[in-house]
Amino acid sequence: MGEAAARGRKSIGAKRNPESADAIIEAAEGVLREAGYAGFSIEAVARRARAGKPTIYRWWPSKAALLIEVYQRQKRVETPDTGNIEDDLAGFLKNLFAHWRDTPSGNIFRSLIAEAQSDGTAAAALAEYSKGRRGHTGRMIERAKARGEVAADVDAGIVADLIASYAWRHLLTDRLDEDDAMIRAAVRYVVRGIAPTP
Amino acid sequence: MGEAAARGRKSIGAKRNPESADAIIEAAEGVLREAGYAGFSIEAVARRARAGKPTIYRWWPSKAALLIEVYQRQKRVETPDTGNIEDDLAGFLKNLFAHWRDTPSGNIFRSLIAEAQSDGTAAAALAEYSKGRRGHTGRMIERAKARGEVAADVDAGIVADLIASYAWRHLLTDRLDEDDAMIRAAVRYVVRGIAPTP
Amino acid sequence: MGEAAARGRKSIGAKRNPESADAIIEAAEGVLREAGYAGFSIEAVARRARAGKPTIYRWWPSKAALLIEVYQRQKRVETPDTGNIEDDLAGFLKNLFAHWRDTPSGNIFRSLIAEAQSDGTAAAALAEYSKGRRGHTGRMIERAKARGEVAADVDAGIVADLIASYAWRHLLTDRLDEDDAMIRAAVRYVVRGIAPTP
Amino acid sequence: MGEAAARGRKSIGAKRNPESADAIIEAAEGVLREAGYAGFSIEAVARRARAGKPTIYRWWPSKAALLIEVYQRQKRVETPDTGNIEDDLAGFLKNLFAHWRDTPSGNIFRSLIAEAQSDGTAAAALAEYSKGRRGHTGRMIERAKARGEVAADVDAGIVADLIASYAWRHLLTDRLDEDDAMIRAAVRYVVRGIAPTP
DNA sequence: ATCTAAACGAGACGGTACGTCAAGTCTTTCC
DNA sequence: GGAAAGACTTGACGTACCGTCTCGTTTAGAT
Repeated sequence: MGEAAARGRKSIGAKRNPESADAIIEAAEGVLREAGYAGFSIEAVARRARAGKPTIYRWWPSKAALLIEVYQRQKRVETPDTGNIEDDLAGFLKNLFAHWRDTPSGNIFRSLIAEAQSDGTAAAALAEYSKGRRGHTGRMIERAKARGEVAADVDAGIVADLIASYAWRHLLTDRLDEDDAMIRAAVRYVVRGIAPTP
Repeated sequence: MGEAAARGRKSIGAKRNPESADAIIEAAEGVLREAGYAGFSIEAVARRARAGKPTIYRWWPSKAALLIEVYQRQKRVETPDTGNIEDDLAGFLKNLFAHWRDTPSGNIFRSLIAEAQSDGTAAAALAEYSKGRRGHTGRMIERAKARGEVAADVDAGIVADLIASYAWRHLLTDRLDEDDAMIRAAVRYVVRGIAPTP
Repeated sequence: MGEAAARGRKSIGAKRNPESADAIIEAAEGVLREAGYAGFSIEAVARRARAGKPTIYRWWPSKAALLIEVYQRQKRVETPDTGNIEDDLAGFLKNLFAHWRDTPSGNIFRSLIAEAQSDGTAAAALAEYSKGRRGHTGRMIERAKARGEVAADVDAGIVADLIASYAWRHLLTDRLDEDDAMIRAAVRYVVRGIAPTP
Repeated sequence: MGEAAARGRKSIGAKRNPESADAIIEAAEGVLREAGYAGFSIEAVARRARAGKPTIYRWWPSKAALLIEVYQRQKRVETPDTGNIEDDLAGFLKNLFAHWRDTPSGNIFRSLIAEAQSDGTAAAALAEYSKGRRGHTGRMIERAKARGEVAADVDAGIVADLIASYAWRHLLTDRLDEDDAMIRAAVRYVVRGIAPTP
């Protein structure tokens, strides 16, 4: 019944068809945007992409892998560099919340975390991704350390962990429209706690 | 044809049979313990409980509802009261991590969070539950405030949020065997940040 | 919780309540009329009759038994006595087809036959009922025999069988709107076949 | 997870697997033979065929469709041609009764008739099939007409109808072990009735 | 007049089957 | 020879009924 398949794409041949891959990613994103994680199935993505399921499985070994790829195609959130660690972190969280709230990214990331709870590969991918992000946030702390805003013996990883945890929990409990003042207060508590003792 | 039914339970009468409910809850807990969230299905629970699926659906309209009930049957974690806020919080987190690690609670709660990402009722239940827990942790802060360990203008809810977020993220990323020193460091950063300015 | 029970019926006491029985029969008839055999379930009848399922099972041990009772409550079809066997039989079939076509009887009887294919009690009940009917039609033949219209050595039971079979098959294949001439032709072939040889 | 699939069948590939289809048909036949119409469920057929329910539903949209296919796979009953219409018809009925009695065909056909009472597609299929059979029996009559055994103005369809009806009713009321003399008597009444008037 | 037993409505119970959706694997077809 | 896509098995979904059993109430008939 392939007669009605993938109209518009040309090759179904021996070479990987980049149009198919794109169509799949786009379809996945579309499904997540329109039906959310609950409606996100390989079946649905294949349908929307006018692709066969095995085509998806060939390139992404699991639902989680596809989810990760879709997430990584999203635009990154900006990390400000104001010269002040409290402003940096508060700005970063504000941007992140807005990004998660206003693009499919939030839904995708939530889905990925959920998937990781029952799928080992998703968990691994998420761990890998988180490590990278922790390093990223860690650098903000290190910069501040260099400026003397943060005590030298502070573990930047732990601080990054605290900040990321705060963000995750707000994402997972649907509190991304949190008051700016509240975000700033949370950041301030941590920043004060890691300031050098005078 | 019910001749093979649930030998050992006596009444299957017109009133809700508490033995059936218990058997279902216990089965659900058992499935979660042994097969995790991935293996947690209404079918599996019904099979293990020697109950009919409709009996489960009659009382718990969704997987989430059953999950919530199972979670609420779990023992609570102890919150120490040492007279020192850092010890209190670090001890609480240590206890919580151990509880999540060594009992089915951790699996159940992870599952509940995951379920909440695609099921509204689970999300609502989780929000309700979290509010209660936040109050609980908040009281630890208020006690410290009364002792003068914490500045008067600190928002206890935000601090509780930070601590809970840290715990959640460790649960969700399978890092419950975290070094005690690391937990203590994280707690210390926050506790210092909310101490009264001298 | 009987407080909301079957408003309008008075007694639910120690004697069988004929109002309940009536309500059940009527409900059964109503369900058959409105939803057909496909929708005919004890559950549905109980619902419509505002009766408990056990009340139905107490008095009618099976769906088939209820079906039979419902059928027997229907008005009987008239068997003409014109003094001519061909007119008698053709008239009887005409009346029977009209009766089956224009009242719920047809649906009920079809259901009963269908039920008898998978339910022994229905089969037995149907056999019992058929025997009675065969005797009934047989008497028409015997009268004709007495009048000399039918050969003395003809087995009235077999003739009744042929006539009933013809009726059943038209019911079961939804051909109750058969042309009168056709019915008469079928009857004539048989009547001629059993006439005394001159 | 298909590792435990249908051991013994090889292909589960891109083309419809005829072995699966066969296995399903055979299983359906087996279930009908051993458990009768009462035990005939898609579930049971799938179990016996070691096939998935969706595989059955993909190819047969309903129980009726499967039933029809199973029936059509059955061997046809022989129609004798003795040069005498009474012997032809009595022989045909005798063969038919034996066939229905001694092979699954009888059970299958009964089931199909029963199913047709609540399922439109089964009814349509049955009507279609019956038309074919009526033609078949009709030809026996036409042959006799050509031989002068049957009056020229006799409607062969009606006669075929009478004969088929007699067979159906005996099938449906479980009287397939009817005395040969009885069958012959019934046939004789009809045959005499359609003989040319001398 | 009181007690008892039967019948009632309601509905929970363990089950079976329904028809559907999705997951992930295998195989054929086509470039 | 390798990518695409369809057919496959498996398993879970949530629903409808099945026939049995228990509940608490109501009432007729026996004591």
